[in-house]
Amino acid sequence: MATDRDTVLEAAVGVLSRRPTAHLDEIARAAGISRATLHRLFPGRDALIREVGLLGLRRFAAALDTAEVERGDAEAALRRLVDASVPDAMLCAFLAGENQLYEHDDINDLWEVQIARLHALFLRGQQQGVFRIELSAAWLSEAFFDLVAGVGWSIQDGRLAPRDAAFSLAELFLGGALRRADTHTPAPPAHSTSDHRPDTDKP
Amino acid sequence: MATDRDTVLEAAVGVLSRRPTAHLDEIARAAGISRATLHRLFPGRDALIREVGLLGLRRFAAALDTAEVERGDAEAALRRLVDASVPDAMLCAFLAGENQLYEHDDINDLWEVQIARLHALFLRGQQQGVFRIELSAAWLSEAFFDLVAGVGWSIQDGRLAPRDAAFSLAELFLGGALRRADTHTPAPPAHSTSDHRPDTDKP
Amino acid sequence: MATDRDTVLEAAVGVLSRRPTAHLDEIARAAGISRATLHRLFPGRDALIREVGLLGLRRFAAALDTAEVERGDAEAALRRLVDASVPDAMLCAFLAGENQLYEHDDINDLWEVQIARLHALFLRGQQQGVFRIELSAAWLSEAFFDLVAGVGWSIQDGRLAPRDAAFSLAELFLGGALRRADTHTPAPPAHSTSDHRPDTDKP
Amino acid sequence: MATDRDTVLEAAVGVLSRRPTAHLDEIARAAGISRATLHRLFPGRDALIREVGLLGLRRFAAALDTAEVERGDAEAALRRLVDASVPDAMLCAFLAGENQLYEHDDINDLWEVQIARLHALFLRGQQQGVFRIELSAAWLSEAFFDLVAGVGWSIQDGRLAPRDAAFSLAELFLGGALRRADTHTPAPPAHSTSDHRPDTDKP
DNA sequence: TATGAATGAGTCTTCATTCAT
DNA sequence: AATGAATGAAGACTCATTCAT
Repeated sequence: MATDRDTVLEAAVGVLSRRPTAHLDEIARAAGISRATLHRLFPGRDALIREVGLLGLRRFAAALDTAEVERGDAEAALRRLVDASVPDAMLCAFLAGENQLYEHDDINDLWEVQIARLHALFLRGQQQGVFRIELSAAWLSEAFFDLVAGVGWSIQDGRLAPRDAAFSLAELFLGGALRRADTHTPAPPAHSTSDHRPDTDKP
Repeated sequence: MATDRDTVLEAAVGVLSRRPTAHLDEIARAAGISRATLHRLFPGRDALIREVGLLGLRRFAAALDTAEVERGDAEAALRRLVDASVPDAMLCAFLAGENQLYEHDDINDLWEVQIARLHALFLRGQQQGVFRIELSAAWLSEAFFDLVAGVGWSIQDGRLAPRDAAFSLAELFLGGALRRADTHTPAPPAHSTSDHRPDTDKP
Repeated sequence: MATDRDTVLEAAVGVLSRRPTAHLDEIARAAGISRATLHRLFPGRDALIREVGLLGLRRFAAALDTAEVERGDAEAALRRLVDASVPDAMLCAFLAGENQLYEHDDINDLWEVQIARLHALFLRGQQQGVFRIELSAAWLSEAFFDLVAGVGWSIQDGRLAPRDAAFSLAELFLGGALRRADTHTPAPPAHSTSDHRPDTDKP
Repeated sequence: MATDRDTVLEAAVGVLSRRPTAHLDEIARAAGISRATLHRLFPGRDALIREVGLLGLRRFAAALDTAEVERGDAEAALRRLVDASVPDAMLCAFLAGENQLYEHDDINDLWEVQIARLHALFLRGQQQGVFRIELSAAWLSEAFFDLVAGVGWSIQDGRLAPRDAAFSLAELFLGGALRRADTHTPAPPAHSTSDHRPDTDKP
């Protein structure tokens, strides 16, 4: 049915990000095509995984573009990036888990370009006096990506409601876990008391 | 040579946390024994992976014990947990990447116990007014573990100096990335200007 | 384009006599048609190969007819046969290499008829005192066909000039490699000093 | 059982020279080992076929050595070569049928060395006045090898008795099919009236 | 006990073949 | 009628696992 390469890749992510060792059988079934067709579209398992990785990187690059991370106030830019990244968090989770991907030079290069953009955003923020300077921009980049990936896994496994994701990510990453005595707490989105494994233990 | 089960498990983590699909061949080589001996020590691949997972959980449980997370001020408890967790961050990375592990009931049970302890810590912190209440304790637990795992990967790949790890983790997680206009910034550890050199724990 | 069955068969011989395991893809490409069309012309690989074999056998039978091997002096008949066979030597090479062909009863029968005609020619020659009796007619038949096939391969690979083929084959097979001290050496054809240029049959 | 590489290769020749498309299954069974072991000994089908080809070339080279083709009278040298080649005629048949082999540079080089030795033998014979000069040494080399291969096929298929092979080959190749009016006919070996598809039609 | 050699099981891959256009 | 796309069937290949030493 779905013979579109990108459609197949999307299906592949869904399977592979859960179980990186999934059989091609399973991926083909998830995509609604036969193993043989899968092989015609992507010549071999490695090629498939490589292309899933490339898709993830393209999406993350697109998120950086959409968020216009190079523009304006660093905090606002990061908030835009959070919003733009969360829909593809699952792909980022895949990128985080598949370390072997980075043995391909082209993937590694593309990866480093995006990380450099993140890095530059944090550097700019530090120079603007927005981000803390005692945490290195490299670590901030790394940790941000880890958290995006974590959001992907949590959503996929049903431990985090998609509509809470952006808020949770942005607030934790930007503001940390500690309560700030002197400032008003930002209100969580209106729906956050919703159905999805809600935290019922507020004091 | 190294026929000690735990020695082999340590070697296995080193390999498996990077590449969850690594062959037994590779693991055996990393442990300095033959495939056949590996097989005698652990009856089958699944058993080996299961034991690696159990080791990781035991270590994480031990970190929770060492940090006495159930005791005292939540922030201080979390800082103790960070210090206790970072040395085994690589094992946490393994636990984070190997979703299939949790299909074993005993592992899943043990996991849920530890996560519950984390969850309780954050709840207590929220009740103490220490942790923000607009971020659910579940999300805080999840994100904390993601960041510990991220620290493990970063250290393993040489992108984060081990001696910076605890500070980076605690500060980011507790304080967030934003600079607080009204409060003093905690000083990073004295050595934090040196990069990427594994340190030999000064007394 | 070339949807003529025999045209396709000719193309198939060119490919298959070199590489009996060639894919249908390659054969179709050589014939200038698509795999699917090849399939419509010949229902399946076996059918195609079978028809190539039949074509080869028909051509060899035609050579035996043209040479009128049943008529007259055995040596002269054999020389006529050489002349008649060489143009289709490549098909004979195919017949020699494709042992599985003879599992088809009809092909095997046709083959045995032709071999019997060869055999009869050598027997007659032995009875006429023309051919040596210490070499069995069966071996002579076999060896003759082997050499025709060899000529086919040599021509195809450019190691034998087509215009030298008949002379080389006839002289070697009939007269052997040894120089006869007492008899005049037959003059090779006038052009035989020029090498490997396919000739355009002079009238 | 037979885990010796050369033993396996011998078994492979027996199967492959009959049916070049034989499954690895069949070859493994013929060698008395499992497919997996066959794969351990030879990494992949191509490698196996390549090594069979190399074995054939080594044997043919050994035959040239044994026969000391570079020494003495050319006719005697060729007769020695016939005797030395016939036991490995099947391997030569394999070499003749597997044209793809010569795409490997090392095999092609080795092949050309042996053919050059044959070529030199015929040239020397022509200079000695032993071999006919109107047949090119290149064609004589080619045809000789074709006939050795033909002998291999004939023996394998039971159409030629092994003990008749050397005589039949040497006499046909050296003396040709025509009876020489002026010379005594060499007596075939005593057993040539034997059981193996004897020619019962001598006048 | 530790190992190299052998293998069974199961995945990957590639064809020949069919189908929809 | 001819083709690109899709697939079933079957072989190639690679593991984890076992065995004999």
